[in-house]
Amino acid sequence: MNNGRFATALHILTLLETKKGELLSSGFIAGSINVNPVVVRKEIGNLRAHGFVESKEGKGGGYLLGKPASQIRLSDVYRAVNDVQLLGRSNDPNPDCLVGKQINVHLNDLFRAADEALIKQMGKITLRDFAKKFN
Amino acid sequence: MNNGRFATALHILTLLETKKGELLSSGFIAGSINVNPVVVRKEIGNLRAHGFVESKEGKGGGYLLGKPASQIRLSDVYRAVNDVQLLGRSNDPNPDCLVGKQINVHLNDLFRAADEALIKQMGKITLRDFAKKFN
DNA sequence: TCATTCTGTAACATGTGTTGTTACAGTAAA
DNA sequence: TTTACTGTAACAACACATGTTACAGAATGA
Repeated sequence: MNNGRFATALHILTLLETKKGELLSSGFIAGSINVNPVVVRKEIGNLRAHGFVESKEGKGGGYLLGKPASQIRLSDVYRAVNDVQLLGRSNDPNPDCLVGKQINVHLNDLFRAADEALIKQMGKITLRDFAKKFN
Repeated sequence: MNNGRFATALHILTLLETKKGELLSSGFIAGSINVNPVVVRKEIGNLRAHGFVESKEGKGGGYLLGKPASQIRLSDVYRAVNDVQLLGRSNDPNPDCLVGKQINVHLNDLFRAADEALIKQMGKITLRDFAKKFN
């Protein structure tokens, strides 16, 4: 439903993978993405809830991947960030009209199929594949 | 980049197909969708620019399909409504960072592939197929 | 020709959702 | 106990889709 968040989330995860072994702070990550550190912490809050990231509090704390990058499909990340289907919004049509009465059912079928196609494509790529592109 | 517009556009086109042969007014169409007639006229302005709809001005005027429903793929409609990729927004990252410097290129590749998968899925269905579901 | 009934569009209001920012409590390390 | 982090709430700012009003232009028919 949103969008820019996905770019942010992938950026975070890519950094964690390329700097594997180090604890990265929200300030450092924010500097690479060029956003406010709080945006990073909030996004990581979500990623952590899904098990993609682990955090360490206190001085010297920071973030690292919660599971191997080879086990994180981009479709998993996508779903974690977009709780709602990209296509999914419809109107509140007139139930007295033949078309209006049924359209949302048919739209939902269509949206679901489209969303699945998108998810399937992104499921082909893992975070490891993605991070490998950076050199 | 939007979303609800796609539902509106498909609703309009479905109505025009199911009431083929009649000129439908923006008021009638708006009544089925349950939106303001101006919203319909604006959306049709776009659909007309893409050749999907023809209009007749003046008293007794209205709208009809600009080409056979069998020649309108839902992916065509989708593209006409969403001039921008659904996924496509990225950040403005730090060029001094190895990841930041390259991420937008890789994100764009990813987004394009995902978008193509979605388009391909919707290309399987024509307006005729879709409108047939209503009975 | 004139009233009527449409479309076409501009202009503006409204609402909603995302993103940005400040502030501060909690935690761990030295 | 100071320092440097995370975690989160609260609020501000902004972007964007959608809703609405208003009115000019066009076709029809009396």
